Amino acid sequence: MRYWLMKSEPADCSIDDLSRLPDQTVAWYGVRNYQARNFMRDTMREGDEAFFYHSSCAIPGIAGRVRIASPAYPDATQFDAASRFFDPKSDPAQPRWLNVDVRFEEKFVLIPLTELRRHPELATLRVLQPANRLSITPVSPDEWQFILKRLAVPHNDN
DNA sequence: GCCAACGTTGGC
DNA sequence: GCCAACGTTGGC
Repeated sequence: MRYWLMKSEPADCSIDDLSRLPDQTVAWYGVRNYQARNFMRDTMREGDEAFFYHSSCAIPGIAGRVRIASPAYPDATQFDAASRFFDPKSDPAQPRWLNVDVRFEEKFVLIPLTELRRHPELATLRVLQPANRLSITPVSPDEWQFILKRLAVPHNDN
């Protein structure tokens, strides 16, 4: 069992958007970075857990918890000419880009990036390192437990 | 909107 | 295979 942090722009898909979807599950499409793709392909497993991180927004931070709900499979948007994620160089016989499905587990009271930075226990958290742009990063078991037990507060609205 | 960091592309 | 140019990310 591994732990991850996955970034999403809430304008595209927020934790609330995810929780309102049928089956509360979404394909994590649009990853166009080889390192992030390789994490999905090689290291992620169905059943792994991930923090759902809101990026490029007014208050970036961890907004909830999700579970990996499928193995990696070809990202359909790479073959969709109408999609902003269309990749004309990807060969359908050998798809370049993959995605996993992600299922909603829990919404938190937002844990802002500035709050995460305050804790020495999280000094090595990947998303806090300077200029980290990877949309999928591993979280160590210690970091996971610290965030979940010390910082996360369930946010129960409808 | 700025800008630093960094990944990707493509000419050579 | 080098490396400059360019595009993207994402916090501020």
